[in-house]
Amino acid sequence: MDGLKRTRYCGTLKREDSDSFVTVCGWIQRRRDLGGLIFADLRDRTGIVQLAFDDNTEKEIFEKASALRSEYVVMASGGVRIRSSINTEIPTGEVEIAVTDLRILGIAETPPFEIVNNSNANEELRLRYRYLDLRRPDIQKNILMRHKVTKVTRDYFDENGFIEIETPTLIKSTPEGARDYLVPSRIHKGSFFALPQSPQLYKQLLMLSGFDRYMQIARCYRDEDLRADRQPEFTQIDIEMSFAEPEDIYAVAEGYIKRLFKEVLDVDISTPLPRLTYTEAMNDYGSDKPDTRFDMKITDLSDIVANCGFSVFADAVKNGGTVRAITAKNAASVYTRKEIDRLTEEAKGIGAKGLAFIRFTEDGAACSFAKFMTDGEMSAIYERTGAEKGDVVFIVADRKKTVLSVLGALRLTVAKRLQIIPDKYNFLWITEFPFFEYNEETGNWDAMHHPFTAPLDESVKYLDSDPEKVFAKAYDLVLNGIELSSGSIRITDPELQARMFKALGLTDEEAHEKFGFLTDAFKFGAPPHGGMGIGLDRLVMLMCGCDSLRDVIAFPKVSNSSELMSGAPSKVDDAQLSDLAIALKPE
RNA sequence: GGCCUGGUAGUUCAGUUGGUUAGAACGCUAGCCUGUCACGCUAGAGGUCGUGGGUUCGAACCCCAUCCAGGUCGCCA
Repeated sequence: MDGLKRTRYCGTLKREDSDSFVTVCGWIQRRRDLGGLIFADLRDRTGIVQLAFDDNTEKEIFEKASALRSEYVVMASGGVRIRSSINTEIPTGEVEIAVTDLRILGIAETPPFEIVNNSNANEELRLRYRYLDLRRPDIQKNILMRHKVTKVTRDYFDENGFIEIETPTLIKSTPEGARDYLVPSRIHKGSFFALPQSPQLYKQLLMLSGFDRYMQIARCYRDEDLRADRQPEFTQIDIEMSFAEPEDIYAVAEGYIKRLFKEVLDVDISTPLPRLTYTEAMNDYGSDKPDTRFDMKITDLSDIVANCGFSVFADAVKNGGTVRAITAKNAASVYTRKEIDRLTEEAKGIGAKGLAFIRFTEDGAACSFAKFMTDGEMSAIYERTGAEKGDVVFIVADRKKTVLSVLGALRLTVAKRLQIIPDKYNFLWITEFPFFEYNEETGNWDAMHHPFTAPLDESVKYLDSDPEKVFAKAYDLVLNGIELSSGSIRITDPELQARMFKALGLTDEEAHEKFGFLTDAFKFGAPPHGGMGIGLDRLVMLMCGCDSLRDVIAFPKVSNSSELMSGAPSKVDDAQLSDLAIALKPE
């Protein structure tokens, strides 16, 4: 660089800078060689500025400009001047730099794909060359957004008395929920560390230590299959508060969301946020993370069809199941028979036995089951579902769990198809989660949350007798149909904790072996406490308007949990394995 | 692990009753070009049609297997 120093970022140059002398650095976005006149667009993380070379340019510099190619790294100095023809498309479009010094600092092969926004290059290719993909302004914008979010996060929690404390990432394996990532110990051969699924136990211990309010932007790991909204390593904004009731935690979280959206996006979120109990959410939306940006609630038709002539409906009700519906307003033109058939296939794919419908058009109602129904039953259905001309009603009959999950999924599919989802941020709390979930495979009651979640006081009495009547002091924060955060008040009474482990089918010995260090700690003065973990990646994804976590993580993993750029995970030397006393099982 | 979709030039794609030398656009290379900004014009290079096998006189196309990618379900306290 020969002593030359950057004085400005490309994207910052404005009309007011004309006549000033600047030095800029960056990558060549594109070169336009008009013969006696060459333009080159120079890009850095702030934007693009045009470099100009003409007959006033020194010959040697002009020849260097002819040699420029895409993605060359250069440093250029010159006077800023107003362009003779203005480009209104870009922020720096009024000015250009009349280059008087040009240094080519790095040459580049032709990249495998063009470095442009809205790249239509295959994602696998882009991820293999992620360092090039990350040069694209739209990805850079996301990564910058993520930085702003973490900055505001630290500011907010610091100002509210929270202390950031790092917890270990090599920890004891306590495989309760997701599979742990294991790390073999060299010194303790045959023993393993686990990577944390969350800092849960440590942050609870910090409450016992008296830190009172803790936060951490914590990396967490789960060895499960990926989704567009699920990565094996992800980041949580992890918080915990002592002497807190759920209301205290809602208040802190709502203050955070309000501040974050105002400061980063200039969007006003009105608080307090709406709340729904888990039961309400399941009944109305068929989901514990409902997208409330549109209505289309589920209605129960069981009582109307209990004795009807259509055996699919009547039998479902007789066998303890249910018959429920969603009403898609003004959907009849989109949902032709063919489209309904397609939706039926989707419904079958997610567990429904079939999909009944009423398609209510100008010509009257086409209904898949009307011939089995009385007029009274049909008009009751119309009234209950609110169906009017132009609407389509979809009905599923089955066990309650199936009906709700199928209708919950169809509700989203139909809304997307009809494009009725407005562009806004709908937060809500889901409260009063059931404590246990019946596992049909094992016949056990599993904890729906982790086993340190406190039960609602009035439901403790059912702990041993009626597990399904026990509800938790647990709450999820949901945004636009995505679970952003999960939290709870924790158990601090050792006796209650012991009953909880027992209800989950753990013996005293097992419980002590797995969680003894935590339960022992509770014997020495535990303050009541609770907290939550907010998924940073999902939060940033939604704030950026992206559909995939991969767009907001610098070096993400793909669906088989590998990283395409480095090729991780990979085989290791026999020597490394033998150090760890690990022998691989032959395939 | 199940199901669905895809894999053709550097990239994005087109390519059916199986038939000459597999095309387009962008990108790339070279030449021309003084106000472009997705510059323009001209010319050119560039392909194991994911891989292996089969059917056939003949396969990008049909069949089988396999690999890879994406989505989805299982899974994710």
